Order: sequence, then C-alpha cells, then structure tokens
Amino acid sequence: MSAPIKVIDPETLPKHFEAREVEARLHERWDRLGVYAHDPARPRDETFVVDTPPPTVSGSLHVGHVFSYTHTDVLARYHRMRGQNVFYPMGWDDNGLPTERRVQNHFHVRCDPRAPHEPDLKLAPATAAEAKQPPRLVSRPNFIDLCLELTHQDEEAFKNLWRRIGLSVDWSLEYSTIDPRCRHLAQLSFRDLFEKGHVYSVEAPTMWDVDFQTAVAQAEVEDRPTRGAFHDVAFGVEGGGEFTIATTRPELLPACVAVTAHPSDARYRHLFGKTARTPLFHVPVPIFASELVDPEKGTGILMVCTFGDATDVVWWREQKLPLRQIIGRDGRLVAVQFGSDAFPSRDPEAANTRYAQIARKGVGGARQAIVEMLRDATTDSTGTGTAPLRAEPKPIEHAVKYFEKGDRPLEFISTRQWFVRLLDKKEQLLAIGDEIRWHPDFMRLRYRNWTENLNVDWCVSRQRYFGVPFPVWYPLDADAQPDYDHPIVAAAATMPVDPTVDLPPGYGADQRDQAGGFTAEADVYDTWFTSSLTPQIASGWVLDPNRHARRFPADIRPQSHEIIRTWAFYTIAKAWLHEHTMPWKHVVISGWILDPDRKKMSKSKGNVVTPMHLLDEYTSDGCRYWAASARLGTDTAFDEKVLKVGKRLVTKLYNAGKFVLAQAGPHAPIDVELDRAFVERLRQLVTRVTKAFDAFDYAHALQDTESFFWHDFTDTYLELVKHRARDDAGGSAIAGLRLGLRVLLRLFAPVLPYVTDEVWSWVFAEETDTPSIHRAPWPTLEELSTIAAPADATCFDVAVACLATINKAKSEAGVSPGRGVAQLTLAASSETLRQLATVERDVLASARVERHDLATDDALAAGTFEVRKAEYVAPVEA
RNA sequence: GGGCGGUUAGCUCAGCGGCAGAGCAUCGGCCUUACAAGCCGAGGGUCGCUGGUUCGAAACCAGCACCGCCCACCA
Repeated sequence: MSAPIKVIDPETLPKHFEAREVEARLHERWDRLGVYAHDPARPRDETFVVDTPPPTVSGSLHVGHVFSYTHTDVLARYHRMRGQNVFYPMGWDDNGLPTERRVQNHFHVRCDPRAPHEPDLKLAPATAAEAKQPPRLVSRPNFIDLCLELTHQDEEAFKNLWRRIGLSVDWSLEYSTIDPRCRHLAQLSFRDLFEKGHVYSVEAPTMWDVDFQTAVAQAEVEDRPTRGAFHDVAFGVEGGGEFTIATTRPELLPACVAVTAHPSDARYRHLFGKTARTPLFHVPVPIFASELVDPEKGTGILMVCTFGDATDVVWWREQKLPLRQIIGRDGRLVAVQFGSDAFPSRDPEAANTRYAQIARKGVGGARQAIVEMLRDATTDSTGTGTAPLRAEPKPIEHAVKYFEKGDRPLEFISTRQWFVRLLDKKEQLLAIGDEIRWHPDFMRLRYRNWTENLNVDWCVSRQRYFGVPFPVWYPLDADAQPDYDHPIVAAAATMPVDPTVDLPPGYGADQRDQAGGFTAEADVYDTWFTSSLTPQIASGWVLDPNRHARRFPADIRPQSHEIIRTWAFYTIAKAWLHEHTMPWKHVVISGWILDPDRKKMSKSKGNVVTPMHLLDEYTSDGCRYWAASARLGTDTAFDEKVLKVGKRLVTKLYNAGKFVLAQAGPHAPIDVELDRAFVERLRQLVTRVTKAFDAFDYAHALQDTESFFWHDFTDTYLELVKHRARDDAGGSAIAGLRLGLRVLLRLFAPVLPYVTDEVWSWVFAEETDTPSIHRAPWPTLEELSTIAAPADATCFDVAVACLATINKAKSEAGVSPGRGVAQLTLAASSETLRQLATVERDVLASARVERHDLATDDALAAGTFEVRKAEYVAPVEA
C-alpha cells in the first residue's frame, strides 16, 4: 500500500475566494520569494526582454491601461514559466507638455530659463488667492524638481494599479524618462547622432503651435476638418489685365510672394512670367507655373504666401522666393514696413496705412479686417472700379493641420530647429521594419505607410522647459551673435548637463551670453527623443555595454496602434541610426477599448471607465480575464458581461481546486482507460495552448483552456469519475483529477495569477517543490509521457454521449439529473456498446443508474445512444 | 483621395474550404453530497449584398454597401 497523498480539508479554507485578501497575501509572498526578479547573469538566449511602455503619468487611470498592460504581463508570465529569464522593467513617461501644464496650474509657476536657480526651493500647491497673482518664475532645474515632485504622486497611483492587476514587473528596474540616467542616455544619443552626422540645425519654416509656442514634428500633427471659406480676390497684372485667385487665408495677403497656376491651364497660360500686383498692398509678385496646382480647385490660380501651408513652403524653396513672415510666434501679425527691401510696394503709403489696421491682430481678427478692406471698391487696384473681393466668401469644410494637443491651426514659421535626418534613410527604415515581426501582421502596413509618406525630417527641438535639454552651447562672436555652425556639444563624461547652468569646456561663468563668450541652447528635446530609447534605457546601452549585450534588442515591444508613427517609428529609427539594428524582434499591438457606442474612450468625450471599482467588483483575475479575452490588434467594446464571466471562472477554479484536492487516497498510477483517455485530451490541449502562446495568441490559448476546463474537466471528467474516486479503487481517478488540475492551473496561470497560485499553494507547491506557480515549469508532453496512452481514446466521447443521452431523458421526463434510475434500457450499435464497455461503470454511476440492460441496435449512428426505457426512483421526501 | 480592419444568434465575439459555434441574455427543469457565484436541457441564424471559383464557400476571388481606424497638399 502506497503512502496517502497530501490532501486539504476544505472546511479549513474560506467558503468563497476572498480576492482582496489573497491578492494582498500573494503580493507579499511574491516579493519575499523574488518570483519576478530577473537574473542579470543569465545569457541573452535564455532571456525574454520586454520593452515596456512607460505610461504618461499625468494622464488619468483608464480601463484601457488594465487592458493593454495585462496583455504584456500574460506574455511575460508565459515565458517565465517556460523557464526564460524574464526582463520586465517599468518606467514612467513624465516629461513633456501634459506634465508642464499640470505643474504650472498646481504650483502656479512658469518656467523662465533665465531665472536664477534656487537650490532649496520648496513650494506648496497654489491657493486660490495665490492663483490670482502673477505666476512665480522659476529656473529650469527648479521647474524640473517641481515636475518630479508632482509626477511622483501620479507614479504612485499607477504603481498601485500595476501591482493590483498583478503585473509581474521587476520593480528594481523602475525608471522615469526625466531621471538623471534617462537624461544622460538621451544626451548621449544626441551626441552619437551628432558625431555620425545624423542631426543638424537649420533656420527654416517649421510647423509651429502658436499657443504652446513651440515647433512640432510631423508625427504630432493631425488633420482636423475645419470650416473656412474661399475668398475670390482680384489681382492686377503689371502691363495690363487682371485675374482672380481663390484663398482661404486672405489675412496672408501682405505675405504674398508669388502667384501660380497649372502649366496646362489655358485660362492663365498667358500670365506666366509676368508680374502680378497684390490688392491693398500693391506688391509686385511673379507669376509662375506649377504642376502642384489643381486647376479644379478654387479659381485654378492662387497666391503663394510665406506661409499659408506646406505647399507654400515647397514653392518658396523651389522658386527661391523672398521671405515675408507676418505671423509671429504668438500667432499675431508682426509689425512690418512696406517700402522696405523685405516688403516692397508700388504704393508704400497705402500699404502701410492698411497694414496698420491688422498689425498685432490675431489671425481671425486680421482676416476679418482684410476682408472688410477687400470689399471696399475704393481699394480697387485693377483699374475696373470694383472691389477686389469679387464674390461673397464660399463656405467650405477642409482639412487643416493642428498639433495633436493644440487648439488652433498650426502656422509655418521660420525658426531655427534641430532635426534628425530621416528622409534619406527611408529604404533602410522600411527594410528593418520588415525584419521585425508584427502581431497582428497587418499592423506592419501602418508602419510602411507612415515611413513611405514621411516628408520632413524629425524636428526634435521644442521651445519648452520640462524636457531633456540639448547638451549644446554656441560660441558668441564679437557682436554677441551665436555661431550656429559650430555648436559645442558636451563631452560624454560630463553628461547629463543643463547648458543653462553648466559651462561648456574652456569657458568661464562670466562669459555666459557675453560677446566672445558662449550662450546655451535653450531648447529641450521632443519627448519622443527620449521615449524612443526605452530599449536602450532598460539595457543601459553605452553606460553598461555588458548588460546591453544581454538585453538588446528586446524580444517584444507591446504598444497600441495609434502610436506606430511615433513610438514604434522613432524607436526603430534610433536603433538603426545608433547601431544599425532592430530595437526588438516582435511588436505586439493591443487594440483600443471602445465605449458601448464603439467610440474610443477619451477624457474629452467623458466616456472613460476607470478601473479601480472593476477590480473591486470582479477581482483582479476577473479583469485580467476580460483583457486577455481580446485578440491582439482588435478594438473591443467595453462589456461588463465578460468581466462577470471572468469572475465566475475564478470562483469555479477555486471550488474545483478545493474538491479535487480534498479527495483522499493512496499514491496510485493512472491505469484506467477513461482516465488515460482524459490525459490524452489533456496532452492535445497542452500542445494547442502552447502553440497559441508561442504565437502571442493568448486570447485563443485562454479560450481553449477555459472551454476545456469548464466542459471537459468539471462538467464531464469530474462528474464521470467522482463516484469512483470515493471507492477503494479510486486511485487512478484521483490521480487523473489531480493531474488535470495541476496542468490546467498552469495553463491559466499567465492570465489568472492570483487564484491559480492560491490553489497551487495548497498541495502542489510542496509536491513539486515550486513555491509559486509562476516559477513552475510550463506543462509539456514530456511531463505527461509517463501516462500510457489509452487503447481507444474515443471512449471519452462515448462516455460523454451516453451520459448526455441519459441526462436528456431525465430532463424530458422532468426529473432531476441527480435522481436515481431504478431500471434503464439503453440502446446503441454493437460497435458503440463495445466502446462503452470500458467506461460503462463510470457513466452509469454518474447517472445514478441502479440496474440496466443494453440493447443492440445497429440502425443507430455510431457513437449515439437511445434511452428505450427508464424507471426513476422516487424523489427523497423533504 | 490612398491604405488597413470589420460586418456571423437579441448582445459580445470565435470559426477562415467539409454538419453554423461559445459565453451572456431568453425559455423549461433541478436546492443532485465540490461549486445556486451551481447543474441538466431547449429555442434562437438568408454568416452585409451581388457575382465567380469549387464536388462543396461563412471562409477563396472580384465588385458593391455600411461601420471604424490610419494616412494625405490648409490654395
């Protein structure tokens, strides 16, 4: 007789799964055991590196966070159980405009890079009274300290959520994108790009947000349908004649530098090469032909201004037109003098009088004023005596470019900016994108599409404060003018630097901003300049070459699809520019959570669902179940029904675990045909689920495991064998149940880390010497190979079919499935009855059949049964 | 305007050449010795439309419609 197996006494366990208590207890245990710590010494090929998205902490918690971060965690947990050394860091993206705005309001401060640094500055949140006063000006280092202070609170909120939903990150690897190490790496990145000739600064027309007063990059720009109007405005032609252009931006008339039409347009062909004269300002401008003009649009002839849109910039460059910049950095019209070299006019006096009416106005006000003037017949400059505005404005809706965080249309303003040269590397960037595996694969096309259509280099300088500063100074000449062609880039060893505080090599503090001295570059990086280094931030890159070799490129980059053009693209670009490699092998794209009307959840729409109450109500495992039910790349409508199903599954696992592990008996082999047939099915499940996980398809892995657990395991196998399990000869059944549970818990563990580890801890932790299921080996066929295959695996299906037939008969007779059957006559084909023989005892015991006989009927289809006669025992009196 | 994804039961979604599926919801039956947070049953479909390929199409091909997303040059 073998020694008895270890069992639990279910009476000593809580009746229900107490999620909060279990979650708290397991957090403590996981920390104590170091379950999620990675081993820095293990080699690259045993390591699974996750390039975790650092969330923007100044945003609010969102059910979408639970969704996408769970996807990553499920994959990390799977690979950990496969024995890999999982490297799963967590960072916080705290630099950038959202945080700046929050800090400005919270402390009522503004950053002024010229303000003196106050090393001991401590501020309290601004009171209502203080907020009415002018904001306090603080230095950039002070401003960064305030940002750090505030974002720390936000980071705690995120950290709580991450722990609560059970992210298996190694918290010793925590970072934030503004911390000294990230600043250091971002500046090293700049220096490397500078040395390789991949960055340049240039004064050129750049997309500019007039509210934030900073340049923005192509990736941060979005088109929004905006109402406007075509204004038909008559221009004169020097030497006689006139034509009518159509414009949506009449306020730019003073900035007009040329006129153009399509070369094949017969209406205007005679004008090419002549000189037009603008109305109101009497500016002579050339008329040229351009293929870029659409003859169908407007009047087919248009004015080129500096700058109305991106095409104006193209024409300005190609035709080498003069610069007449009238929109200032604040979006208002600057003062200009007609009759000067820059602003010639055939009638400077009239031009200046008219311009005086729009100077200092915003774009909208200037537009209104100009249109008024154009309506006035006395402003006629074509000699016809009619007003230049030849028709009432025709309202249209057209696409206008906005900064994604901005409220007013972008302007093209000529400013000096730093760029990363990317346009000449499209081929390489496309090639590397094709080497990376995208999940789902069609997301690759978003990357291709973006890369192919890229039309300006990456503008990386921002005229903001809370960001990583450029490690750059410029020499000042004898007239205190900066020499932009010879920037002084900080030495790697001195980084991170703040050029507004630190000194360039060879200069003294007294030479700052003095003729013959130096001046600091005041700009900071685009936040993506740092975020695009997350794989290198985690690996250490040049700061830790050994570690970098073991952690880079990463295995997976999880992210959502709307930032393929920013985060994915820039990260690929950086890895290529620095090391001619891919930053990661796989990109896994989570979809969005949509509200029930299939609209994206967003703060501005007010349809955001916050996660905490869901975790309370449905448990963390239940919420993870919901998240893991959605396939990669698929947008999913938020549906609480799925959370309920998750919670039910958690409860069922808990109860099934209690029942199975309470069945006492000796150690015994699995040697009964039905048990072996069950194990055979289990083997097939393990094969399928493993294959799905290897393809990052956690959703199908979960679905498969769940349906097996619920249908094959609890409703079928467990029901079929539980009577035998209580017999003296029940050893094989108990062993089969325990093996089934031991395998299923592990297949569920990546998705349901709490309930599985709790049930695991009762018996299996000791039995297998693995204190946590999350370090237990993933189930394999080798592990199941000691159990012999059944002689005929179909006996399982035959048992299921037979039991279902009896159950149906009971249901049709209005009899409880638990009611005994005193006498049953069961018919089936001779072959089916032969198959039934090995499982007959379990089936009839499960159906509570007391006496039965079998009738052979070869007219019945194989594998089907018929109840010919049934006498049910009397119900038990209450 | 270009590209991508979707359209399957009342709802949320699987299925992607071989009998149209799951969960929820609905209806009926059961307080059965693990679990009523449960169990046993039942009903419910022109697989968006039109054509084609095929012995066979929800699936493959072509076209169309609608929904959503990404991108595009604001005259």
